[in-house]
Amino acid sequence: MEDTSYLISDIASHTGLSIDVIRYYEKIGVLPPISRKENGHRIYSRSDLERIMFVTHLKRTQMPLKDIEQYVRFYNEGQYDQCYNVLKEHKHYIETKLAEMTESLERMNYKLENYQQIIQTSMITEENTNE
Amino acid sequence: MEDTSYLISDIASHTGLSIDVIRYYEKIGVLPPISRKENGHRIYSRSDLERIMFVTHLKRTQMPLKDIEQYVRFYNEGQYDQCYNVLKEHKHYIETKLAEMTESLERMNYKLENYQQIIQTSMITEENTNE
DNA sequence: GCTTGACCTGAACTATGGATCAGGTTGTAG
DNA sequence: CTACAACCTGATCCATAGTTCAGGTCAAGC
Repeated sequence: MEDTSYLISDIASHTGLSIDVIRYYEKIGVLPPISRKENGHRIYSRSDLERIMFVTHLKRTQMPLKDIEQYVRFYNEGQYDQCYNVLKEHKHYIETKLAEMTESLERMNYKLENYQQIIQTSMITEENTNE
Repeated sequence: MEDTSYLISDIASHTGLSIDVIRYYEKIGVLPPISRKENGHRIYSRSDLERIMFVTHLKRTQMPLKDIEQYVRFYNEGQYDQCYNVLKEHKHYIETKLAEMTESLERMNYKLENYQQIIQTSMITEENTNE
């Protein structure tokens, strides 16, 4: 095992989260409790970093902080079957969103074509008006 | 042209928005201003309904109310080239999200497999413990 | 003629997800 | 030895997106 360790600033630069947000997330239980150095500074292990990377991934895919907190709690308690359930539900959410987004993209393309026509037409009209 | 008309409650049931939200959206400019009956009640046309359906679609795909408001304003002012720009930017947003979601789905599947293994293993361990 | 239900307005309240600030402690560098 | 950076806690503040409430109008049915 490597005993690589990280400061909160390292975690910030790895995840793109601000230092304030990292502390906030730990406070509300979205990140696991982190051990401290003698002076009280947080000291992160490699596995802490990996957990945090996964959490930021969950957040990017719109999982509410409440649900993430639940997931992290289950994990801390070793209730992996519950972790499984939470992720499975989130998977369904993502699938639904994915379908919605795909449909939306089509609509957007259709609308954009419409606007292109409208814009073209109105340009011709302006030309005529100027004659 | 059909002169079908709708009450706010009809709009609510067609869109899934609450009546309060519909009024709120109109107030902040996310929906166009709607004409009234003599008694002050909103009276929606077919084209109002269609615009509102499109707006709810934009909202479902995470467009911020501010941006929707901008889009609706441009449309009201007949600035269709600006409408085009707003939608095009949103299209890029959707494409990005789509890619993110797709990747996320893969990760989720991977994690779920992991958990399945962990759960299986721990069940066997429990069995052994009970011997 | 009065009650009931759908609508109206404006204002206050709520929840979520942070950001920012005040005030304090280390620890290394000049 | 002092100043500067990086961290700490707790508290307050902010934006977004609504929800709820108080008080009022109007039309239809009993």
